[in-house]
This record gives sequence, C-alpha cells and structure tokens, in this order.
Amino acid sequence: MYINVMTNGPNHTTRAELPQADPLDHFLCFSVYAAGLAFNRVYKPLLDRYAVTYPQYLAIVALSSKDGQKVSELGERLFLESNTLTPLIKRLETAGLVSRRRDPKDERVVRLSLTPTGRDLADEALQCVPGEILQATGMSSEDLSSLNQTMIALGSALREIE
Amino acid sequence: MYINVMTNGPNHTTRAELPQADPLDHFLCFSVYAAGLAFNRVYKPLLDRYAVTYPQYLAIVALSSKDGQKVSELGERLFLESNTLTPLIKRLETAGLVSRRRDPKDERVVRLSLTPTGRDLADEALQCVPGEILQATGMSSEDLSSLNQTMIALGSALREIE
DNA sequence: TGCGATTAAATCGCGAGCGATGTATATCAA
DNA sequence: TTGATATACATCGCTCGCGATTTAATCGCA
Repeated sequence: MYINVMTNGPNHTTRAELPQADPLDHFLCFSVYAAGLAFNRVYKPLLDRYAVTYPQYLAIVALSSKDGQKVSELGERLFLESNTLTPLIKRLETAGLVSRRRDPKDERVVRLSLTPTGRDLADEALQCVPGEILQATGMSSEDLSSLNQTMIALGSALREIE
Repeated sequence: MYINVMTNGPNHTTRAELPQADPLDHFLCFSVYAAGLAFNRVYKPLLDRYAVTYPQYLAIVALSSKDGQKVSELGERLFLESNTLTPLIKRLETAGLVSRRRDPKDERVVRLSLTPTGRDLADEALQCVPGEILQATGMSSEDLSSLNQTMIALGSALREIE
C-alpha cells in the first residue's frame, strides 16, 4: 500500500482525526533499526559469558579470518572508522583478546591479531551461539540466506548514495 | 550454503590456512547491523536541516500519530525504555518540539505531545525526505514493502526469545 | 487508615557511533 | 634535504542504548 523506506504514511490530511496504525510500520529504516536492537538483545546474554559486547564480538569475527589486519582494514569490513574502533580495540586488548602492534615498515599503521585466548573465544562462540538463534527466528535456512543477501544489497545501495 | 543468523562460516578447521571470504557475510545479524548504520548515515544529512538525530526523528514519527502518549507507550512503539527515552525526550523538549506534562490523574505518568513546531517538522520531514532514499535503494516499492514485512516479522521473532 | 508492594519515570555509569580535530609518520616535489 | 601535503590512527564531546538503581506516586489489603 505505502512505501516503506520512508513514506507519508496513511492519509496525511486526516492524521489527527482518524484512529490509525502506527506510522512507523511503514518505515523500512525503522524495521531494520528495531531488528538491530532485537539482535543485540538476543546476543547479549549469550555473549555475557565471554564478557564481550555485540560490537566487540563482530570485531572478533572480522579479525578471525586474517592476522595482522590494519585498523583501517577492519574498519572497511565493519563499516566503522578509527574514532569508533580505536577505543573498542583497546578494550579488547585490555581484555587480552586482541594484540595491537605498530607496523615496523610504516609506524602509522597498527596491526591487529587475535591472541590465542581471542581465537578460542572466536571459535567457541562461532560454534555455540548460532543454533538457538537460528531456530528462534522460525525461518528456514534458505529464507534466512536470501534475506541476508537482500540486506547486504540494501546496505550496499544505501552506502552508494552521494 | 551456510546459515546466516550466525554460523560457523566456511570450513572451520581450515580457517587459518585458506584464503576465504569475509565470515561476516554469513551473519544476518551483521547485515542488519550494517544496514542500520547505513540508514543512519543516509538520514543524517537530511535530518541535519531540522537539527534532529535519527532516533529523535523516529520518536517524532511515533508521536505524530497520537497526542498525549505516555513515555511507556512511546517505548513500546520504539522498543526502548525510559532510561533511553527520558533524556532523548528532554532534548526534544529543549528544542521546542515536544511537550511533557504529568498526568493529573496519575502523577507518575508523563504525557507527551508534539508542539506545533514539532508537528510541522514531522509533516515536513515525512513529506520531503523519503523519495530520494526510496530511489537510492534501487528496489521496487513492492520489494521494499515485502522486505519491510519480513524485517518486522524477524524483529518480532527475536523479541519472543526466552 | 496505614503500610508494604507495585508501577512510572528518572538517574547513573559505561560502551558504542560519529563529527571534528589533533598527532605522528610518510611521501613528494622543488 | 626540506617543507608542504597526505595518510593512519588517536582524542574529544556529544547522543544513544542499556543494566542497575532511585524516587515518587499509586494500589492493595489487612
């Protein structure tokens, strides 16, 4: 009926008079926002055992595929910049999960690696956490996979604006 | 191929040896997270003209449908609680967009309404902002609508866990 | 009526996300 | 070689999200 990235919502001129559905229901940006909140809340108790936050966990997953990534490389994967990542990574370093060292070839660059503890956490969390959540969505593996592709494409499209 | 809410990612045992795709690509939670970041960044310059943030804007949209909502009612719509909403609403009050008054029938309750300025902002932003973003996604109105329904359902399913 | 339990918001402290700016290293051109 | 420019990361101040706690008002029930 109405668009959902953002729309005028149901009949603007009578908005004040008619009982109406929640206008937020027409906003894709809101359903994505709310699903993000919900994911965060589902993961939190699972990640509490490892004493990492959800964004920290995503960083660890991103770091698990390759040692010695730069801060800027990690940022490209996570779509974040050093103003967000530097403090986050320092917390992971303090927690003993990540090591940071300046690249001797270029002292401006910081190279990141998981410590053995960090790698163990990545492996364990990657193996243990997912099943419960997968089931909880009540969606088939195929549906989830195609939804994931759609969301990746949506993110790409939005990032290309301007 | 692999699950996408959260999965082991490509072949765990060879993770360290093989060049491999970004394991984050297999996480629906990450694609949702990244799309949320992207939406935020797309909206920011558009909302800057109105000097409101993205979450403030969502609150204004939620408030635009009905006057006199309680903080808790707004929270149910936005999936947020008073610890987040109270400061946000106070900023909107300071900006002259929202009015807060205690309910005389129950002094514990705070009733929220858009001021005329706030309503103008809601109307204007609701009418002006969407089109550009809709186009930018490169998706049809129907696809966006069904994606929205899917994301609403996903959020609901995640919220029902436990 | 009075008092403990419940409820609605507010407050506090922390991690995250980000615009703006700062600092140190590297590069390049004259 | 040197000075200007560019690059990589760090820092700062703000808003947001949230667990935990607090304050104030209301309710329930003896």
